[in-house]
Amino acid sequence: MNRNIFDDFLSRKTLFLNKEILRHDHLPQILPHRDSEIESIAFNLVEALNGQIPSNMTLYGVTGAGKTAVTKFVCNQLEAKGREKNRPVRSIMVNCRQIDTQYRVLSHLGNSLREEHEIDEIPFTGWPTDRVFGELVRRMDLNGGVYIIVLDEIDHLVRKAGDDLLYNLTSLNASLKSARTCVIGISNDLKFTDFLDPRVRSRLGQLDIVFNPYDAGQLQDILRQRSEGSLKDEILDDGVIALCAALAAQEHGDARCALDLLRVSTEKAEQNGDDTVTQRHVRMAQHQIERDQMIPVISSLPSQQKLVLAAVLLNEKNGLRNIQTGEVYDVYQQACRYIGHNALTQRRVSGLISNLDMLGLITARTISKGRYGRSKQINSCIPNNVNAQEIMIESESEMEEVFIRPYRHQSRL
DNA sequence: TCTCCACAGGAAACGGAGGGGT
DNA sequence: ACCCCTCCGTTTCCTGTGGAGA
Repeated sequence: MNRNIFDDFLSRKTLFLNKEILRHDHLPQILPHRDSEIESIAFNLVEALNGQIPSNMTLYGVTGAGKTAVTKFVCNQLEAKGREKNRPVRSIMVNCRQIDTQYRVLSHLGNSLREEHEIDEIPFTGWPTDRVFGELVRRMDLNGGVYIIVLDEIDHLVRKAGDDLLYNLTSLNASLKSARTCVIGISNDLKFTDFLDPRVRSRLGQLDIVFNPYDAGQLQDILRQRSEGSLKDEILDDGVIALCAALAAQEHGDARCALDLLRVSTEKAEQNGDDTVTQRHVRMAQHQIERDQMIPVISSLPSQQKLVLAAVLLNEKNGLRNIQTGEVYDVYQQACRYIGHNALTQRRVSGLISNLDMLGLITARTISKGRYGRSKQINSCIPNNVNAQEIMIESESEMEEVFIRPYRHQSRL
């Protein structure tokens, strides 16, 4: 009678010893195949312990190549050694994907220097930017020491907000009296410095380090190392690690992807009540991950984006492939009329299409059809096991109207 | 070789919503 | 109460362009 629904789950046997270790944000004590990178960074940063200013650095590499993990690892060790030698060193990590304007990065830096009792928080908007900058300088000087500012996904910031921030940060040492700074930029894009002012480029790129993607063999080593201590012994079938590594190696050697695969595969086996993880579980995990990543992306789209995506899907439902921007816009306008929204301009819709492309929901290649103009070639790339229409309707009920109405489609030339 | 389509995508500016300081 | 700031989605205006077909 009094059974709690969780009793059943709690009494089930588990295949994990410590799931945390398999999460990609877990920072292990050993980072296989990254010795030379660790050494290069440490060789530069050791200057901070000698009271000198380390060179600014830029780290390049694809996602999941270990850039962030290596940087965190080295910074942690540096801070520990700094405390030991009484040379204050502080590292501050900023993820520029979430914090992506000059103002917000500066206020984030300023606020992370704030001691508990001390001074007020810098508001997330309201102040002029130069005042935030001044406040940051003041707080740094107050504490003194060497600051390592790590800007993760810096390419995203530069594309969105330009290089003003980098200009200011790399010339920070000129404004500081007792403190010193060093900037480490982490980029997924080798060519992002093309967007930079030459002065910023030379100051930021004093030292470049490239992280090559892991190959399948190296990914296997990482998985083996992480599975020790996180999974029970002898539960992995032959070839499971190899398969996870091979699949992740196809995804440009993304270690994150490999770890997720192994973790979700084990969860799948656990759910099924199996004692071992097999290659079948890995395949199931692959589908599940694909699905789990896409659903929240679709359901959290703003309504205008949903309408544009719906317009693409409606065109495809009508049998069209390689849809043009004009065709999407035409259906989009009709859909807006049906639900009483104001239609946005074509320029904006073109931008929204590019957005959907970046999110990986559609592919949009620009091609030229000569006499018949230059446009995008749009196709949805939502996997079959994801029902985009249903997800959109569930998160926004008025979308139902959009999908049941009839549409006039542009005739092709 | 030239023309011209159907857009791409940059730049600037707007306006309303977040928030200051005085 | 007033004027200042930033942020974000958007509009307006604009120049640029790959290549089929004349």
